[in-house]
Amino acid sequence: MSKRRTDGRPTIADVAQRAGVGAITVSRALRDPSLVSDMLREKIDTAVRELGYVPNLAARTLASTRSDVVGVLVPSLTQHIFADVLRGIYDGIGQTRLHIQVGNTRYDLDEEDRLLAELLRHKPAGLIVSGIDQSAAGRRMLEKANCPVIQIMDLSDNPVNKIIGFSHHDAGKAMTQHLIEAGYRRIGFLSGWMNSRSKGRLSGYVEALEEAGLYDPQLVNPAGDLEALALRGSWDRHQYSTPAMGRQLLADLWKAAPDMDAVFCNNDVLALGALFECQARGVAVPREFGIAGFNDEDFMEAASPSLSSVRTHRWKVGHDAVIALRRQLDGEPDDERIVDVGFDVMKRASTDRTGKSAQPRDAAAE
Amino acid sequence: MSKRRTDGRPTIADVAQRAGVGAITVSRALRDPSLVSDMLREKIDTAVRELGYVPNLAARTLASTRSDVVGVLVPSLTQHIFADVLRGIYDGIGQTRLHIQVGNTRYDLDEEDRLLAELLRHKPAGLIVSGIDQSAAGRRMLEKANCPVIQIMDLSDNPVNKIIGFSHHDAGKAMTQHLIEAGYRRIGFLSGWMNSRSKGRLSGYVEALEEAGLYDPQLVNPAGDLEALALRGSWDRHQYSTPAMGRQLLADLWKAAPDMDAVFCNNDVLALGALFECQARGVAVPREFGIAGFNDEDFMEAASPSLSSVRTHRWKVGHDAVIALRRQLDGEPDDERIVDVGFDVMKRASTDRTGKSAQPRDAAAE
DNA sequence: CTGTTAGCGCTTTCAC
DNA sequence: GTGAAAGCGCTAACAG
Repeated sequence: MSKRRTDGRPTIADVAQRAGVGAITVSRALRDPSLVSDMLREKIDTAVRELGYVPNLAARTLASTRSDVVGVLVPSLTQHIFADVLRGIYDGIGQTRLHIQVGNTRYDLDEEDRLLAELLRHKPAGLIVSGIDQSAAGRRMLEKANCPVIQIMDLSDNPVNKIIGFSHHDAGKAMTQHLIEAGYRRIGFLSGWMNSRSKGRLSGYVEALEEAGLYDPQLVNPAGDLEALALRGSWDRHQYSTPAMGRQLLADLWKAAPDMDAVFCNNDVLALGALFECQARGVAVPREFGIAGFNDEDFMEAASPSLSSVRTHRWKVGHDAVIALRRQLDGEPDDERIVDVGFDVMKRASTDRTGKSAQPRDAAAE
Repeated sequence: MSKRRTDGRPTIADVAQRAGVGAITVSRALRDPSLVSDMLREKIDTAVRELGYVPNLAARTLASTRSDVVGVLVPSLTQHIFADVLRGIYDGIGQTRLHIQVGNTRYDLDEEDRLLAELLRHKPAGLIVSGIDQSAAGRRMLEKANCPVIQIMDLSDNPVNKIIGFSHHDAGKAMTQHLIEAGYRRIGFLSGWMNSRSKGRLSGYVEALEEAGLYDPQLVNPAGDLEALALRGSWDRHQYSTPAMGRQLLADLWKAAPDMDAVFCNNDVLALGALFECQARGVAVPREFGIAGFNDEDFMEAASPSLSSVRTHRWKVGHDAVIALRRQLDGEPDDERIVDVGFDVMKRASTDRTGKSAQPRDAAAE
């Protein structure tokens, strides 16, 4: 009468016994069939099937001092942009032995550190984290993580290890330049919550306007009193990106600068809200007012008028991050520490003043 | 000269030695401080901090034959609806010792079975799965999982263990009845990819129209040749829910039934596309044409005109699922096997024919 | 409240 | 190719 603490499920020893081989042979057959002779491999496969054997991952991790967990830290789960990144990551993992463990930092550095520490307990095979604005402690944890670390969705001269993303500054500047070329002169910047990447976009916007001699701080709202806004409506801290918010922010911006003739919105959802606000007021887009967003989500092209935006390659970033991780785990060299996946300025009807895609409406408003 | 295989990081034994106590005392102090005297606890805490000790989760899992992993299976990561569910789940997990491991089934039963088997290797503490349409093998795995299993986002008389959701049939019926009451008579059903929950909505739609003597199969498109549609555009199998698709499907539906005067869309994104199509054609919403969606995402209320929809409680479903799981893990009894969180029909301008929210436009079209 | 002992199931090491 | 033995780091059991 033993005092085993097992839960009764078959172990590798059971399989070994049934197949008439040693446990280690089963272990090898499972990890790399080519290490075992055909005959034994067949016997083992049969035994596994008959017993319904399922390897215990905890035991494997413990014995091999390395797990199959890839930790992923994103600042938001509901924003489409990170959902796309995650999809790319899961697609990149595919049928490998790796698993994803996602942490949602909610744009909170303390939470990020907590999640990072939590992840480290798993002795992860790799880490994928969003952005470059970690806390000092977080940065230190990443550097001592003892596994490949990929930063994503931004660029930096000094990545922990490898970074895959694009320049938000350049992207913001490019779209602003497009608006200027389209003939708009009083171009606003509409944004709710600002994170470090938003700030990059804003700096690009400012630079483009300054170079054209058109910059006016009145046209920028990100300093707007968001806490007050949140209190006013039913918005909570995590809902700074809704169309309703976009409508509200555009209205506020117009109050401060009634002659504003276009907005560059920090994201597409806000841009959609801006469009709705224009429609509700009867302001003609793009003739009277230009609208541009950021990220190029699905609805931008389908909107009426179609909305200009900056297409970012989220899926690719997630996917490439995993591919790079797998390469490093396989011991292949990887000298590209900084990978710029770029972006595309999608010029659509909402910023096309020539009117070739003007809407059939009378716009007797204003 | 030992032949230890360790990676050099401190273990519980190191902490114990430094604190001058037994390893098991450290273990207890870490899991439940109240089990250890104040004096020892303090010594232990100090040692932990000085050594930078991080518990090895694999060892814990192996020794205790139960992990802290909660497996979550969702059919999509990009649809907002499941992103909301996930947010609820993560919020429900909070600061507990539990971890989430998400699997994306992509509405593929084989993939679901594969992911389930994969999850089971972790000896999960609990499982949360979407819907009730598992494969026979999947169902069996869930029943033998040896941990609490919560199904979500649907209802069933025969859940594996516990189910938290709402009736898609009832929701579809309720919205259709609203459209009928609003005065629409030729109400279409617009849908791309149909999953089992979509079918529930459709059956509610059919029932409502049959009861009113208004049902006409011509007005239903879900049988539409989606594969052909996908080929025609740049849509792939996972993009059956885009505004562009909504536009296309509405156009198709109108071709088959030119007198259609409203659509109930299988989801909000399609409804938004329908609105864009109407705007592009100059069809007045809601006067000439009514539009309703499903899920009530943020943009529905902000659209112009605001769009009617069925509000579903995704966050709550995810959150409650975790709470129920935690209860069961704590050994508390739970007799409610079936929890209906309900839904709300949000009646907005897009289905309000009385015109009090009519749009300022001339609609000289059609 | 604290410690000793003996596993948890798998993989590494080293020999055959 | 294959196997025996010795861990991996932690915790359930039982005593004290």
